Parts: sequence; C-alpha cells; structure tokens
Amino acid sequence: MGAPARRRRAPKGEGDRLRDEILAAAEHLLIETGDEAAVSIRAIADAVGVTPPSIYLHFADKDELVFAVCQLEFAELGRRMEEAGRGVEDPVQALKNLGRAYIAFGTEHPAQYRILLMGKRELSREDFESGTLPGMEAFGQVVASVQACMEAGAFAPGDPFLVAMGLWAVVHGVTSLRITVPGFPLVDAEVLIDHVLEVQSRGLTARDGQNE
Amino acid sequence: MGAPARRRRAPKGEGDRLRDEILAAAEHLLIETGDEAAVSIRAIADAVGVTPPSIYLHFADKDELVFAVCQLEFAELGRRMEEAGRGVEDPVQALKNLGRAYIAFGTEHPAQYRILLMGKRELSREDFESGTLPGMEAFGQVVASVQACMEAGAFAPGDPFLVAMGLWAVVHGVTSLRITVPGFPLVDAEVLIDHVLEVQSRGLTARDGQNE
DNA sequence: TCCTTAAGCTAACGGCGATAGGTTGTCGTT
DNA sequence: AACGACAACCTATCGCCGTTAGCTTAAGGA
Repeated sequence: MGAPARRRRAPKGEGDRLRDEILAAAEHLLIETGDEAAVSIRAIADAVGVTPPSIYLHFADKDELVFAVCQLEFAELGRRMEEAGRGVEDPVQALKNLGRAYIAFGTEHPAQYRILLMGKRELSREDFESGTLPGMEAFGQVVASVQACMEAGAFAPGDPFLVAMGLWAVVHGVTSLRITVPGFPLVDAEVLIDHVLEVQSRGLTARDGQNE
Repeated sequence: MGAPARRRRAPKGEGDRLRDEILAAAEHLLIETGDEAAVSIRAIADAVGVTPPSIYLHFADKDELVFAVCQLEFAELGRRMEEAGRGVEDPVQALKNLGRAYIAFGTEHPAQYRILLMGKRELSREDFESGTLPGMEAFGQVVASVQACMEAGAFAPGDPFLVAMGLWAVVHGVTSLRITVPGFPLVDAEVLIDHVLEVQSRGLTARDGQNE
C-alpha cells in the first residue's frame, strides 16, 4: 500500500463533494477501528487521498467532523424506535419496545454512542431542546408513549416528561455500562434488560399514589 | 511564573516520595481543570518540578497514572455510601440513601467519574469481580442492602445480585447523563432522583409476582 | 576517599490538531 | 484562442503530546 492514490480535484461548483467523501471515510474508520483515537485528521485525509489541511475547508475542527458522523448514524435511532413501537396495541409493551430498541442500537454502535452521549462534547442546552441531537427526536416518542400509558390507565397519572426522563436515564445506564464495562452484566444481558424494564413498568403502574 | 522551581532530589531510599508528589499534582490538575486532556505528563512534571521522563520511573504509562488518581478518590465512595446507609432502620430507605449517595458522589467528581466509569479504559472482568475497582466494594453494599429488603419482606424475593445490577444501571444512568448533558435534567435534579428511586422501590415491592 | 547505584536529566522520535500562505486547475469572459 | 479570477487543494510549519534511549549527578556505605 504505497500508492498515495491521489484524488482528482473536484470540478468548480462541487467542492462540497469532498465533504461527503470525508464523512464517509471517517465513518468507515470509526466503525472499522471502533476507536475515536484512530480516527485522526491525518488518517481520514489519507483515506480520502487528500492532505490534512483540506479537511478544514469543510469542517471547523475535528470535533465538528466526528460529531457530524455520529449525527448521521444516529438518525437511524429514531427510525428503529419508531418501528419498534409501531403496531403494538398494549401501550406499556410498546414503551418497553422503545427501551429495548434504544439499548440495542446503542450497543450496536458503541463508538458513536460513546462520542454522542458519553463524550466530552459539551452538548448545549439548545442542542438538547431543539432536537439538534437526533436522539432527542426519539425522546419525543418516549414522552408520547408514556402519555399513552397514562391515558390508557396503565400508568398512574403524572408528568410524562419527568417519567420519560427517568426512563431515559435507565436505558442509558444499561447501555453505557454495557459499553464501558466488558462483560457487563455478569448475568445475561437480556435478563437484565427484561428485569429493568419490568421493574420500571411495575413501579409506574397505576395503583395507590400517582407519579408526582 | 518563570522560576522552574526545581525539586530537590529525594534521599536514597525514598525515591517513592516522588510517586506521591506526582499523584498529588495530577489530582490537583484534574480537579482544577476538570479536564483529563489538561492533565498531560508534561504539565504534571512541571507542577512537581521534575522532567517528563521521571514520571515513567513510577508509572508504566499515563493511563496507569490517571487510573491511580481516580482510584484514590473513589476510595471515598464506599465510605460515603456506608455512611449514608448506616443507622437507617427501614431497609428500603437505607437502599435509597445508598443510591442518593452514589449519584451525589459522581456528580461532585465528574472528571474522575468520567475516567473510571465512562472512559475507554478497558475495565477487565477481573477488575470488576475482584474489587480492584473501589466502586465494586460499594456494589457489595448494594447487594447486601437489597438482600435486607427482601428478607424484611419489603421487596419481593428474587436474585439480589440481579436487582442490584439493575439499581446500579439506574443510578449510573442518572449520574452519567448529568455529567454529559449540561442542564440535565430539565427538571430539578432532586425531583428526578426522588422519582427514579421511588419508581424503583415501587417496582421491586413485594406484591403479586417475584423479581425473577 | 572513592565507588556504587538510585534518582533524575538531556535529547530526540513519531504522531497529533491546526494555521499561514502558496499553487494549480477550471471556467466564464473576451 | 487567450486570459484572468477564483475555487480547490497543497507545502511547510508550529506547538503540543506520550514515550524511549542513554547520560549525569548526588547520596551513602566501605
């Protein structure tokens, strides 16, 4: 692998073509190696067949590039969750399916999950609220699903937003521990996931009090 | 700040004295800046008044150093949790207190929590089981506390280890989201924590079935 | 006094993200 | 067909990083 494989310069109006090639190369590198550290500006440039400074024609810095890559992949999270909940008539079961889909997706994309949801990138409050984070579109699904559970009388009445936030924390906890701690959990993952979701649904079930 | 402030060479038998100074300097840097990236070998060496290679007389590499720093601080987690649960006669309340203490500690030491529990450092399964991780001593407390809840009839019978694992995921989820997402949760943190712990305890309460 | 050896240093390597400023190919204009 | 402008990309370099090989110096016993 000595040949530099120089890339042909893009025609005049289509400088942005390089942008897509960069994103593709970075994504490939990230998935291949599973390590953000291996995705260096130099390695990306090399893969594309271009010199490092050219990257900066399209991205302000490395963080922006990596973030863009993860955003692209995370667009699928919303779809996966939507699919998981669609057509399930029992609202509680539908909600559980959302959680299962979330955990599965995160586990299947550990490097990206790490960068987006466990990284140093300071997620601004705006990102969080305005749905710049693709994951936050999915959060809306959870809120709606919780509300459906409450309206069906399956869950005790309460603030769906608060409940959804709690659920997010739970599935994120499972996902992120699975990513960080090898061999977590020491029991079968599916068993833990079933258990956790079951505890959540029992804890939220309409009974005596309400979910304040 | 021009003076290099050279450190005096340690007497013959006490070369390990430098080790402690390095750990102290690294800890100070980490807390001061809150950023692992700012804790460079060079910065540490500079703070101690020594040259970078001297660090390697006491630590194999940077990871080992940083890990050692975090371990030192995390030794307190066990104490804090122990203290939080001690003398509380209601076992469920005691368990909740453990969770609260965990979240509080993690939130107060974000940089360290990030490195130990959200970092790339591949926690070996041995670390996890043998309690090399100081946090795992704390995990034992949780298992015992869960068992107490079951024996008191407050929780449905089941596998305390599984239940404790689920609880860990929950408190870790809250902690790590608080660290990663600024302004999380969009509701008051205490409200969310109360909610989450309440849902857990309700979901685990002895009622019809058991916690399989 | 001298000699061993622990304790720490100097110099350097390769890799990183990023920037300043030059080159070259493409395209509309004449 | 020749030209000039500008987009697209490159060369050279800076300052940082972790890490290593090999040298120096001071401490302490003989």
